[in-house]
Amino acid sequence: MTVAVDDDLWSAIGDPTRRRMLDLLLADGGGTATTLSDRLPVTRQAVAKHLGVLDRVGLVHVTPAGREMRYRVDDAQLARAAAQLAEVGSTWDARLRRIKRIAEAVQRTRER
Amino acid sequence: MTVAVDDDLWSAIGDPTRRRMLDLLLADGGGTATTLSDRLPVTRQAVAKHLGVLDRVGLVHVTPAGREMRYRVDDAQLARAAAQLAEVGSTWDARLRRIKRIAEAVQRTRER
DNA sequence: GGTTATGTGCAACCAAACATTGCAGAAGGA
DNA sequence: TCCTTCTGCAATGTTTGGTTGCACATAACC
Repeated sequence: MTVAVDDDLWSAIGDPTRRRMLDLLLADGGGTATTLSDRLPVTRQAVAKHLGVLDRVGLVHVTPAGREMRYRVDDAQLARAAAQLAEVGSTWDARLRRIKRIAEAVQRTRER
Repeated sequence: MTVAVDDDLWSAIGDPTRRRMLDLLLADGGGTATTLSDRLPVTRQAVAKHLGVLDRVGLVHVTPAGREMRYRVDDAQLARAAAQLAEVGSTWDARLRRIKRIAEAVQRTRER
């Protein structure tokens, strides 16, 4: 009974820098490798590689606009990612609660 | 308004293998590097290193039992991790909903 | 039009992290 | 005791996140 997660999608959002990039793209409604790198502690080239990763898993889309490449978040795919996070989190919570419940039951049995 | 997450904790649960290890430890109520590697597509040594990572961030604890090292999940710390996952997920959801609401408002304005 | 500035992409190189193989030591079971 | 099994350490390979350096294209300015 393992949680079904898309490993590619998960590892894409697993990187801290990429998570912050998604935050920035959401906040500003889009951006380029250059504008993002201005607000991040990494170089433009590193950002460009991350954008490539995000693009491959469909979390962002590119639109050439003159000499710049404009990136924007794919709403549906990010929603999928958010759902996976919530699912894993709640699965763990459920298991922890079940374990706790069993432990308490054992405790009550011992007390008798 | 960035989401506050513990990067060490996040990167610990960010690795797919470590996530599956936590799942297995939860399901079986504990285990050793050897028992885990039997049910994972990696070697015992790789599992041992991952257990070291999980131990350093407090997600698991070790108990020497004879010649074997028994690991079990730390309930409180895993609950913290689950909460962080849920928080990031719900933050993204909220932002997506807000953007969608604004887009719809613009749409209504245009229609008039 | 020509020059300068800005945005992009490619290649080489570095460092850290994930994973492997190989070996040696310690603890149970026959 | 002998053999199995579980563990830990060291050397090595491979992937990934990050950097620097350079070349090229497009836009802006004179």
